[in-house]
Amino acid sequence: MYHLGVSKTLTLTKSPKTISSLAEQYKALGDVTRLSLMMAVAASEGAEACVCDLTPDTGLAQSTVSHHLKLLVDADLLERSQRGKWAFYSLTPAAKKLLT
Amino acid sequence: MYHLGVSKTLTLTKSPKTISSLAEQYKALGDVTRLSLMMAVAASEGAEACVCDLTPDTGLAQSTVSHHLKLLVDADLLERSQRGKWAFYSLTPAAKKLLT
DNA sequence: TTCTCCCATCGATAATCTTCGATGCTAAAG
DNA sequence: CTTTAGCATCGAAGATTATCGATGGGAGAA
Repeated sequence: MYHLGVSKTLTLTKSPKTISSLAEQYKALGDVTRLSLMMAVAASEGAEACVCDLTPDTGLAQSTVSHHLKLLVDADLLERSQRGKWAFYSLTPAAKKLLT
Repeated sequence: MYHLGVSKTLTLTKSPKTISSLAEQYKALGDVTRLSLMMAVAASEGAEACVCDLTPDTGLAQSTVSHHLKLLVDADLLERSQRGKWAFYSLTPAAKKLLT
């Protein structure tokens, strides 16, 4: 338990394994493209968006956006749900917690 | 203003310039070594630590630790204050906010 | 002054990351 | 079945990063 002067307790009370997964989440957010993607998803109708909607905003290739989205999913920041031909992405609870 | 279902407002209400600086902070935290350094600083007496104390824990070269600390300072996550021969690092308000 | 300790900076190397175009896969449309 | 639309995966090129040893600078001790 690490305490700050502020009567708040850091998230830093985790086990070594959790530390690396927390670092992975921060790393995933530590890219302007991916952080913008998170914002775009959060701002979307129903708080979910498909790749075809997200790609134009970034100015990047579709394969690149898809790659970033995968990283965010692997970091447990985005959730993927396929409906028909579309893949919809939405924020996970962990992402909402981290981005407060 | 991006709203989540959770009646919380995301930090994602920032201007483009602030987004990149936020991404920079996340990127700085997105490394196990640096995240561990942040934890070590927070856990230190008086919530500050010098390089000579931090280096042994990491198992890395002193120059490497110094380099990481500089990145954290540049990201406005650590503050540096020199006292005598020692350089003491402590968490910034931004870091406390982000690591809550 | 000279020596020692603490830390930052530099140059180099190896690893990782970002991005792209090309290709493959799946589901719906025709 | 054939075609099309939406995404994911692959392989490669260029950029960025993590790490080290060596060196330099500054403060205090001798």
